[in-house]
Amino acid sequence: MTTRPAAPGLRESIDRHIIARITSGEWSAGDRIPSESGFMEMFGASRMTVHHALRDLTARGFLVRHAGSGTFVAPPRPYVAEYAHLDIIEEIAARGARHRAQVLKRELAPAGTEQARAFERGEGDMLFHAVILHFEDDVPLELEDRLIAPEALPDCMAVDLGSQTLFSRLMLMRPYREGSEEVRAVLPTPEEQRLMAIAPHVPCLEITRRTWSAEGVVTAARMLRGGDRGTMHGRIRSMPAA
Amino acid sequence: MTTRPAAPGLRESIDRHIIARITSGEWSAGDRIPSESGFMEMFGASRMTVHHALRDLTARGFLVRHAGSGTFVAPPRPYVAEYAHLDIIEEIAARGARHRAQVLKRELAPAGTEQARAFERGEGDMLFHAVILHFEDDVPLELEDRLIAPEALPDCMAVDLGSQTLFSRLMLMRPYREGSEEVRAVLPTPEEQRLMAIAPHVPCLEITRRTWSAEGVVTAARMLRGGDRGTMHGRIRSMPAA
DNA sequence: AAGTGGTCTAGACCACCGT
DNA sequence: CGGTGGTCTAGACCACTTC
Repeated sequence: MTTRPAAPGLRESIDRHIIARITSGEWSAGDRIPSESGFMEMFGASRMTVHHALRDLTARGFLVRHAGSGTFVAPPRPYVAEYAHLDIIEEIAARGARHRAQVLKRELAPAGTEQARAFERGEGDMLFHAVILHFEDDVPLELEDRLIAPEALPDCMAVDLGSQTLFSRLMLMRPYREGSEEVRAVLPTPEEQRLMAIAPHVPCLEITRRTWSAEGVVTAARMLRGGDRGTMHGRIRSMPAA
Repeated sequence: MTTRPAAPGLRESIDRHIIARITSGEWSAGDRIPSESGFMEMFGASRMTVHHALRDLTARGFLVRHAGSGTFVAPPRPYVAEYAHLDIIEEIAARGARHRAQVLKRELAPAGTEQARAFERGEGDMLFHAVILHFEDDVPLELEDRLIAPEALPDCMAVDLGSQTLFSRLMLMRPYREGSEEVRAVLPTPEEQRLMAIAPHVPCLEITRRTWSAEGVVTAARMLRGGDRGTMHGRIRSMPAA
């Protein structure tokens, strides 16, 4: 034996020690915490062990480090509301219900003025267009009107829309895309009321979503969700996991 | 000199090398990637350097590692929609507009049946109750009806509601809380229409939010956002930062 | 038994910050 | 100048998986 035996979990202990002091409020934002050599003494650890514990907590957003001056408790992160289940089939499955899709339209057609602008391409370019009504246990839940850049989904006319959504299919093919989303309250048109089996004057959520990759806009969609059935459920987070 | 000179940025190079291969699709989910000794040869790095590069990418969600069998490309993360600006004052400031708050109610009152249940405490316990109308450039944007556990915000009756929201004040005092949120489309009552200066039959977004800490429910609020003005803007993400 | 990742130590050089 | 963090090397022991 040439070196002292390792103490398993040492790094974990340091992590927990620091997190506990931060989440309990004993150390608050901006406070300077002990230096690496300080923790080396406190825990009888080598510098690499301490360093990587602190580095990890920095990556996780608990600490901020400044070479030359020290390690400080990071300012709290802003809160965000996060909505999972962007895929309606997953959402319905998570509730233990049954999904069914009725395809009202599915075509390749030249882009109109509005559509060409949304896709940042020429009027008359071909776009894939689908209108799908999604049912949860035979109750209409969402009316989806979607445009897709055909090159992003070559088999767009062949996808089985009963077992997978166009959104999930698109995202599966090339993960790591980005997008934006807007949510408004609207009154559905009479035609939409009929399709969604909604009484007059019952408002709906309108979700407008655009997704792009480095090559440009991939898809643009408008989802209409009926009345109380269409409520969106999200969670409020500040931290990336304590 | 007893050791070979360090090669600065080596770890970064390894990170970028791997991320590039994953995001480009050259390596896809489930693929096995070279072992630590593999990367040691490829980059002329020590094991600790390679190990921490891989560990970092694991923490960031790009890789999955199994001791004994190898390192693999992680399955893509589910997409989520993320809404920042939970604080309406920040939201309005981000648009470069001016915020003003009109306090319609601010009192400490015993909890009713409904409220006691929402807070998981006894009927008749004291709760702080505020109703605030938020204006953006003198146009009513949001009607906030909020209950707060008094012990979570001892100075609740004294907070200056013009310069800060109750939500941000609460979250500031003890970060690292969690919460849930629901969004529905509703028709405002005549009284709400009047307050928010909204025409009849114009639907609103209703956002219901509850936040809690280890000790129990901290606050419950219902926010009403008028028509088009109240549109929520979010972004679609899959990754924690490439 | 060989290979893989998980962890820790000890020692080193560097850039930066503050006095 | 001394202290702080940033980075890398070399060597070690361990548990687990695979053959």
